[in-house]
This record gives sequence, C-alpha cells and structure tokens, in this order.
Amino acid sequence: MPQEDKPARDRVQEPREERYDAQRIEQKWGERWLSDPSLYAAEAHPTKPKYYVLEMLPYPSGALHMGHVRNYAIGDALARYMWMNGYNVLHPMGWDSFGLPAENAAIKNNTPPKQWTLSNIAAMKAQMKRLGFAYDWSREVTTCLPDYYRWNQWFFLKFYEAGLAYRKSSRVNWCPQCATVLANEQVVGGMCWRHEDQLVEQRELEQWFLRITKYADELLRDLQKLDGWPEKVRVMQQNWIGRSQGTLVDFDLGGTVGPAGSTITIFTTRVDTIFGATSLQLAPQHPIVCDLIERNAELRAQVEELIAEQRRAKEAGDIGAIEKHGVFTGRYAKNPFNGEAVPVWVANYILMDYGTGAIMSVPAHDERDFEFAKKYGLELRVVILPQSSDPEETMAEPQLPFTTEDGILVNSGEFSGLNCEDAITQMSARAAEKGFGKATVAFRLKDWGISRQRYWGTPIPMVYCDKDGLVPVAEKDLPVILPDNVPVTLAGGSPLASVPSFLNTTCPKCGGPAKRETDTMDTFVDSSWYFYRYTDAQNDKAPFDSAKVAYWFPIDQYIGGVEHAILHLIYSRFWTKFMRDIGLVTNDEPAARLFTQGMVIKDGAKMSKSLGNVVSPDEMVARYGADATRMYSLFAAPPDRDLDWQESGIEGIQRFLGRVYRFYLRNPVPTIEAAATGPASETKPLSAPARALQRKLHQTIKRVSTDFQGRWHFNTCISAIMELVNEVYSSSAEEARSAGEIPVSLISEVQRDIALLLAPMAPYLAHELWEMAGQTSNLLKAPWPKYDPALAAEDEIEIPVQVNGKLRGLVIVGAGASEDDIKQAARADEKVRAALAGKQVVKVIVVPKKLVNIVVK
RNA sequence: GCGAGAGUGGCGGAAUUGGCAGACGCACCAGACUUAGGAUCUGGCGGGUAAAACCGUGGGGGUUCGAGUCCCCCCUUUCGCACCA
Repeated sequence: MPQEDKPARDRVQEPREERYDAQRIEQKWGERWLSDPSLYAAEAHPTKPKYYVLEMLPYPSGALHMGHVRNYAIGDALARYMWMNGYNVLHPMGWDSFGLPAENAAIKNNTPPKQWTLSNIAAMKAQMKRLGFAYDWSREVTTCLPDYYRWNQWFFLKFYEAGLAYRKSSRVNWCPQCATVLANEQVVGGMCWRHEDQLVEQRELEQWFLRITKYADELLRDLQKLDGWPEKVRVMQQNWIGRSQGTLVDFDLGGTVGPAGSTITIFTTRVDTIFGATSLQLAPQHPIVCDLIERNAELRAQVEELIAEQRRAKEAGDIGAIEKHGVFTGRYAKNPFNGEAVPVWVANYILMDYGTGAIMSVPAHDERDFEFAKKYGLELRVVILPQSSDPEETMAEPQLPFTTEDGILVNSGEFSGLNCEDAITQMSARAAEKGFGKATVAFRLKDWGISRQRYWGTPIPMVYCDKDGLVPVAEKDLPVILPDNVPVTLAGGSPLASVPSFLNTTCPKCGGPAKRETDTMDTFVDSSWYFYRYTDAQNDKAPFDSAKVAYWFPIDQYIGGVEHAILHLIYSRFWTKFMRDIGLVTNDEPAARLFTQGMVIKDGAKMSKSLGNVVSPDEMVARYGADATRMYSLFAAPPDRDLDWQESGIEGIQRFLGRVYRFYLRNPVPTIEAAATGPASETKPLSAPARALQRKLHQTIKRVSTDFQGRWHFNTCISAIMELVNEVYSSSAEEARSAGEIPVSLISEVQRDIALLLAPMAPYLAHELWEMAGQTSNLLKAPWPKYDPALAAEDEIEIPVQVNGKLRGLVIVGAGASEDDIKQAARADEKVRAALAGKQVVKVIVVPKKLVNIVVK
C-alpha cells in the first residue's frame, strides 16, 4: 500500500515536485499541438452535426490586448465544448489587415506597410498559439494578400454588373487626419471614428458607392428573424436604417427663384397637418438656398452663420441642443393643398442629409416648429383637435402644440372631419393624383461610400479610357495587384496616383491608353465576407465553393465586440443578401447567433495607453500561464458584462489550478489502480463521504453543462468546479480517502471528469491532468461527461422554516418526505416552537423541497 | 429627449421558474505545518449584539404567506441614438 496512516497532506513536503509549473506544462502540450497541424482541422461531414463558431478577426496592430484574449477565450471554450459534444466544429482565424495604421507606421518608421503588417501578423499569431486557441490555421485568411483581395475586386465587378456599384460626385465626409473619405457609418457624432477630436468635414468628391439602400427594407425586416442576436444590436441597426413612412409634397416657387415652375419638395410624416403649415424651412445647404445667396450678400452671410452654428454644435457634441435660428429669404412658396403662399425660411435645425432637406413648418402640431414659430412670431394655425375634446372649448384655448396622431382634422378644407390616419392616406393619394407629391419612404441609411484616398487597401478594378469612359477590368485580369514600394504620405490624395506603372494601363475594351482608378476600397469591404472565405480558403477559382458554404452556413455563433453593431454587422448582412441574389449562397443572414462580449476595464476605465492602465497578455502569460490568463478572463465576470481586471483575481485562479494539479499529484490513480488487485469494492454501497463526493461530482457536471448550453455564465461554471475541488479537499473527504472509505474507482472518475470539465477553459492543464489520470485518448475530442440525475440528487434536504416570513429554524428531512412529514418536522424544531409559543397558527405553507412558512397571529 | 443595460458586503461577483440574500474568488483575520513563507492546508469573515433581538440587495410605495426577483413612481450610472421632419 502506498498510503500510510497519516493524512496525505502530512506525508510529503516536496515544494519542487508539487509546484504547479504552468510554463512547463504549457510548453510540453504546446509543442505536441503544434506538431499536429490537422488537430483542429474540419471538413464537411455527411452525418456529424456541424458547428461554426467564429470570433471577429483582429486588425493586426502588433499585439493582442486583453479584449482580444477575452473574446477568443469565450470562442475557444465554446469550440472545445462543441468538439467534446461530438460536433464537427469549424473554428478559424484571420487578419483584417488592410487599413490606415499600416500607413501611419510606414510614415513613422519608414517601413513598408506590407512588411509592418505581415510581421505584426506573425507576432500575434505566435501569441494566439501560446494562448492555446484551437484554430484551424489551414484556413487562415489574410485580407491584404492578393489571393484574398482579388475576390474583393471580383465582388466589386459583380456589384457593378448588377448596377449596385456606381460612381457619383457628392458631398462626402472627409477626415483631415486620415486624409481620406469616411462612410456615414464611420462618422460618430460628427467626429471621425478613429479620431474622436477630429470634426469631419464635407467635401465634394467623385466616389464609388455600393447601393446598400436597395436592401434597406430587407435589412430592417430581417432583423426580426435574428432572435439569436442581442436586442441592443438589433435596435441600433433599426435606428441606423431609420425607416420613416411619409409624403413628398411640391411647393411651387412661382418663378421667383430658379427657372419657371421650380418647386421645393418637402418630406413630411404628417401630411394631415399641411393646412396648418405657416412656413417652409430649408437646410442651409439646400440647393435653392445656394441659388438665393448667390445674388444676395446679406443673406449669404446669414446662411453661413447658420452653417457655422451647426458646426459648432457638432463640435460641442450636442447637435440636439442647438438653439434654433432661422432667416427669412423674402420668398414665398405655394401650398398645393390650399393655394396659400407661405414664407420660405432657412433654419439651422434642418438637416440636408435627411428627407429632402426641406420641411413644412406646422407650429401648432410640432414641438420644434412651435418653438421656432414662437421665437420669430410666425402664425400658429390649429388643424387637428383631440378626439374627445369639445371643439369650441379647445379652439378658444388650445393647448399647443398638439402632436398626437390620434385626432380629427379641422380647418382643412374637404379633409376636415377625417381622423389623422385616414387623412394621411387620402391626402397622399390626392397629391399623387394631382401630380404634386406622393407617398414615400425615407431612410436614414445612405449608400455605402467605399472609395478611400489611401494606399493600403484593395485597388478598385476600374479603368478610365478617353474613348470608352469608365471600363471595368476583365475578370480574367484580376487581381489588380497593389504595387509595392509606393511612397506613402498623408497629403495630396491617393498615393497610387503617383505610381505611373500602376496608373497607366490599357483600356480593357479598346486596348488604347487608359488610367486606373487610384482610390482603394474601405477596409470594411474586406470584413464583409471574410467568414465565407474560411469555408474554402485556398480556392483560386472562386471566392468559395457554394456547396461548402451551404454546409457550414449560417455561422452558428459569432462573437465579438459591440462596437461593430452598425459598421461591420450591417455591411456583412448586406453582402450576404447580395451574394444570395446572385446565386452564390442560399442563406439570408450570415450569423444565426451573435454574442457581444463586454469590455475589459481596469481601475474603472477602458484599458488605454493614454491612461496607462493597459495589461499586457504576454506579461500575464509569462507570469501566470495561458490557462490562468484565459480562465480569469472567463471567471471575473459574466461574458456579456464589462470585466474589471484585477491582478489579485488572476492569482486566485492560478492558485486554484495549482490546487487541482496537486490533487492529481497526491492521488496517482493509475498507480493505485494497478496496485489494487482482486475484485473491485464498487459493488459495496458507498460510504457517506464517498456518496457526498459522488453527488457533488454529478451536480457539478450538471451545472457546468447547463451553463454551456444556455446562458454562458462561465464565471459560475468555474465556481462550480471550484466547489467540487473544495469538496475533494475537504477534511472529511481526505480523511475518508486515506481511511480507504473512498473507492479508487470514484477518485479515478472524479479525476477524469475534472479534466474534461476544465478542458474548454484551461486546455493545457486539462490535457496534463487527463494524462495524469491515466488517459491516453485525445482530450480535445473526448466525450463530454454525462451526469446521472439520480446520483446528483440529495438524499436529505435541509428545509428552512419561516414564521411569518422570517427564518426561524432549519430542519433536515429525507428527499422524499411528504408535506405532512415536513410540517411535523418543522413544528418539532426547538427554535420554531419557541417562535410559535403563545401564537395562533393561521396557515402553514409547505413548498416541497424548498421551505416551510408558518403564518401566525 | 428617445432606446437598451446596470445599481447586491471592503472588492469582482452568486442567487436559472417569487422561496435560507451574499455561492465562488479576492482582500482581511486566526490556526496548522514550517529554518523560513508572498508556498500549502484548515477555519472565520454583510451591519449590529456579550449573545440574542433587530437591520440589510439605489430610494419610496404596492401585490404576496413570502420580493434582490413581479407592479407603480423616483434617483444614479453605462452604452447607443439624437432637431430624422
């Protein structure tokens, strides 16, 4: 017998042997895993259920931060759990590797963007491997390499063929610091998404756009299907798309401005109030206003001041609170419904980029118009009355503005007496019939401007020929290679324009001399479809094989930060719908389920260099090991909440892992098992401490499994495993063990199961423990343990006894005790009897297996 | 202003359907083992009390035998949107 009389903890004192050496264990298994590149490989399988788990691909900035680690620890835990549950798991990783930081670095360090990017990728890939993330690297996607970006170009041509890529000159967002155009989605509160202090300017430029607005309705409608997405993200997208049903109405300018018959078209959702319109309000940037100020210097100055006010409000980050100002133009326009001439104003609260940039002002029935009219003494005219009011009384003393849609029209000619809803329908119909307007839908969503005046991006495959005009590059000539050795600066427009060997080409149509488009694509193009490429990453004939996509898609679980709720997640939904329409895929949406993990913060703030509160994953791995680093990021908070990084917390996890490790060291089951001869003692009923341990084991498996299936609260999974380990260590268990009361077979079972339970969250140590438990199979795909509800059930239950809702005693009853038994036991309890003394029992409530409440008076 | 979260010990956080509030971890305190302990193992740990009683889940009401959990009002805070006509 290897055991002596003394408890195991007294037996040895071997700090060296007993120390949990994460670095040694992680190096050992890291080498084994690296030697088998096919370990995490996945191929379509005829019968196994598939599971595509995906974390958002990183930008290769040079080093992972804790937010990455948290993101990937969640995804990796899920992937490993699904493997163990028999799924055919696809778990890939790649690099969103085009973009401005590479150019900035190039300027700063005089390193070519490509070299900088690729060496960053190498460094970060090494970090990921060190952290033990189980990615199928054979499917790695690097968006800045021609074998990927050629398909961006191919897709662009498909969009162009379909009439969904077009070039137009328009006012676009310009960030002076980025020295390039930004998409609307990249402008946050009037500021650049990369430069929070940089006000975005408007410039008139020729740009390429993708017609995402074609899908506006479907993008909105299908949000309903995405019940596996966070409500928050769906709401954000809904707001971004901003669908609004309304009416366009033309107001005739009577030839006083512009050519005869010119009109101002307004957009309104409340055409039912049009008889109450007492002015028109135009955005300062409205084309009619531009015409007007050309010949009126005074007006020009006033309008410019309005624009300046808008800008100042944006800079202050508070557009909503701008004080309303306006200027009367001196002109009038005719309301087509009643023929009335209403004054035309220009106002700073009207936005050029929504609706038509012109509104009718109905001060009696709109808060903003009311405020404006009061300020400038404009007329208020009541045209809607509350349903239930007395008309005379209301008209005598109207409570304005009255804005609800639940009212009756008055003073509205033939439409008087209609309710608002019917009036909107009938008046829109009338406008259409008479040719001065129509019902319409306005969207906040605009087409996606994808041109960037930058070097480090996908060249747009178009050519300008003097003879043939705009000509697409032929598919067979793709990719249009992004040249190396391009001088990069942040001044003077597209860097590619200064590279003659790139710029000068021949026309695909006529063969004559021609010039290439020198803008590159927004990097959000790259990430709009990269996850399809993972299914067939090596394909050089097509972006992917549709059959492979059909097998793997939709993504079963997509995991990333909420900061992409609008940008990436709306573009990639759009891209999917387009691919479906050209027959490449059959799914309507890319991802069935989306999970947005919380941020990693420290000392109450997001980790950032400027605050100096950044924790480096490398340092944590070196100090505590990859397992502890990953596990702490799962333990410190539920994954959807922000995580407050505390160094002492990761120490606690390291301590826990060491505690688990020592349990295996001190109880070398394979040795004991081999030494044990004769019939196993398992047929005997288990001793009480053995039964307690067995019960805890099955309860733990149940808790961890339930959490993995459902709500992903890995913090409580880990707590549960800690409780199990505490049970293993508890003195009763330990003494019982040394007294031989715990059968070796049970110890062995516990050791196998703890390794299995830890495998998704601390894979290195789990593999080591699996081996220490005498197992030789590959833990990665070892079956997830099953719990037996009978074994998890308590034999006896402790039932709290309340008197008038206050805890007065605890009684222990058998698990199968009847209500009467419980009642009796409760009233027999000494403390309960004391609390009941002299009182009259009114009622006794027994909740089986939960509690007893005795109501007295 | 609108929308979506959150508010529980000294700290991170548990409490899945209304049923023992504070699991688990950190910090702290004590003990054991030690030449040593920033190792390990064990115990304690919401406030309050000598011990009880009693008080405790942002505040105030309510429903209920029973509320962190459900309903109403309010406060604070994070995030998103914000004159969207």
